[in-house]
Amino acid sequence: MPQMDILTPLNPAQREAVETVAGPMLILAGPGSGKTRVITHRVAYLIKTCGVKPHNIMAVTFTNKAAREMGERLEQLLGRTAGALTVGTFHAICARILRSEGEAMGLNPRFAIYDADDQLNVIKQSLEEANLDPKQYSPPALQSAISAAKSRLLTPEEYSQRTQSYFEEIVQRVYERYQELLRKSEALDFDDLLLDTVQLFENHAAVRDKYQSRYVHILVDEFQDTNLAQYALIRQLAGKYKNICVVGDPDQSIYSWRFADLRNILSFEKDYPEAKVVMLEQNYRSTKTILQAASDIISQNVRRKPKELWTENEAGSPVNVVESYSQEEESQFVVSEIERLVNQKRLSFKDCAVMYRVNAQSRALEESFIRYGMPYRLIGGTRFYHRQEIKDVLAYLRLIRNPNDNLSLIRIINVPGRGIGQGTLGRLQERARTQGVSLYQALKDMAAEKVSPPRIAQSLAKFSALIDELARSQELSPAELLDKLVEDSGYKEYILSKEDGEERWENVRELRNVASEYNELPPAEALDAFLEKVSLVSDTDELDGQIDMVTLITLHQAKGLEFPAVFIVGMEEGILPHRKSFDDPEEMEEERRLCYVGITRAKKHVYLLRSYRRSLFGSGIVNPPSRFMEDISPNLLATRGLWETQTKPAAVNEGEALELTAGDCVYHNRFGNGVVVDCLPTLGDQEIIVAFERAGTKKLLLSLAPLRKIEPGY
DNA sequence: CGAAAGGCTCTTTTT
DNA sequence: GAGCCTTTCG
Repeated sequence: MPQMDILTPLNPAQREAVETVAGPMLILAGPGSGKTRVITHRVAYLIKTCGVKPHNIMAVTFTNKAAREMGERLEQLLGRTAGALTVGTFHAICARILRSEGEAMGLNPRFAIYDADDQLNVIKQSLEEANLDPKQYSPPALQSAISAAKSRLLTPEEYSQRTQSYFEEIVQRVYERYQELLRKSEALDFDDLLLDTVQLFENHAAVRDKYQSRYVHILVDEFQDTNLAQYALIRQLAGKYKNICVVGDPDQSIYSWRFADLRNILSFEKDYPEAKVVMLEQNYRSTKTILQAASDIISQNVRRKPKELWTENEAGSPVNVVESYSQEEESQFVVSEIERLVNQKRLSFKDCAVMYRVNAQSRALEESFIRYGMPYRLIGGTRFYHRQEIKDVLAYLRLIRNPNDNLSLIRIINVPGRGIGQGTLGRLQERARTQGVSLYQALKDMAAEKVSPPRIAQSLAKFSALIDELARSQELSPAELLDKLVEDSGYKEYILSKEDGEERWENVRELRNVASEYNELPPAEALDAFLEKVSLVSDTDELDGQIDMVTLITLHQAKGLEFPAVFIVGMEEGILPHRKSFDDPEEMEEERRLCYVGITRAKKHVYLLRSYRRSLFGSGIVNPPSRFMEDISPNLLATRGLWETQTKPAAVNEGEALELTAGDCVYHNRFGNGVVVDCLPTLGDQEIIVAFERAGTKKLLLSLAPLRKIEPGY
């Protein structure tokens, strides 16, 4: 691509951000201001115009998705040379550095990476060993405190020097123990990936020099989300050339509870006084109305640098405020309004997104979508790699690769049941601790000594034989090893015998598919690569965006996305803003930013919905409208109360009062043919349960579902 | 040892 | 209302 093409599609501010290549640079990028374009074009400019080698450029993101998208766009711009760039998440880049250089600090290059669930389990063990009551000291709170310490680069020793409260005293004791357990298991948690890399660079000048010399240019996306450790890391990396370009938007900082620290943006200007600052304020995404409403809300924040966002886009339609009595009504409105948008405004389902503060809100929505038969995809929910069956199989693989991985052993030692229960496990742990060996070694010793009851000793011996046999099979490809493992261990049989066994077995098959992508590599390497990938990936790639479905998503997850139409449900005090933020002004400002992020996702249509009554956690609650709605100038709003106009969305079956009984055959617009299983009267309506030939069994509302009675035998 | 039953808690969750 | 943990019983 010639130089002109790199710069021509850019506005003056964007162009400045791309052309100023030397020295530190801070780009403050409003929503929809072409941030990704600036980053990718800057990289292209560095290579094509400035002659920088791709090998010498690093671009860091937070999510795998962002990294993948950036990689794709760079490949479009640069072709195959893009492959030599370092593009990845903080954690993936650190993991790679630690695997190749970590031995300098005594790290096994095959260290396991423990995720949040694993961490929690290790913390529970730490509590137990420290003789502390998990009821009194909640493991999640400790996990959070330890993670906070690590994010601030505090090792247990450093932490102990600054403990002030009793709680911190406890944290320190657990943190020490926790770190010890990780070390014995030759495992790192996510925070360690960052912390250890920073320490590696700090204590090993040769390694640091190597990387500092390599990375002449460094770019960081979503800089407002970095924590202290991440900022320290990029400062180390940029230590030699100081060509560091960070891009972010303080108004979209919504992860302070993950220890993202807005002060990094302020520190940046202090640490690099020569830094160039560019503001991207032109918005290419939203209508004037939407942008103004968003600005009205965010401008109420006190701790903030003012920005003047503007757009050349049309004024567009007002922001819709919709008030309903119940969340069922709210959900029904969303569904029927989307139907209307699709029919009258020529939008597709995939152009619409419904956003909410807490996952629990998704259920009411899902029910309406299912009843109406409207296609939707729920983002989040139970993530693939967090499913029990996936974690079990991965634990087997991890243990096979590294017998010192105590946590993985604990996870699967009695799955499926082998008669090795709590008591035996406790004795194993005790023995491992006193003899200073791994659990697996303790298990082998105990099996050999035959001091325990023969039945137990036999179980232990059998398990150890299984693992040894599997460990000997590492010349198999990861997929084949997985096959052998689920057969030999009896895991397949076990999982299929359980509730939802088929579905869970399907998940294991899906994992095997992922594993088979590594069949080309030499087996040992392939297993490492596979485990590395699944450790650092939180989900299988979300179904490709081509499928025409409505998106259901939390406000947090929506950051970085855009949709023609956005519905934000639960615009109520207690939900958004969440009640936990009521007594902390800083948290309240973050809630406001969350609302801002939601609204600025929209291109054309915004709906803010509130319900008078809402049932959450079983009991019904009454919430006043969200304070954020009052911040929007009234002239931008169109408000309607559902109870004034129409309480019910237009019924599909109007006119031809459909009467159904169990046994009737029906046709549904989306689900096809099915048989009515049951009819239950509900408030002024009927709930029909239909077993569809293809789509499975669904609950539908008679008045809403596009159902037609058909003759049996179709 | 393992299944079943009661009691407690419940925000967001990039890696 | 559900999931997780602990307790209890066979």
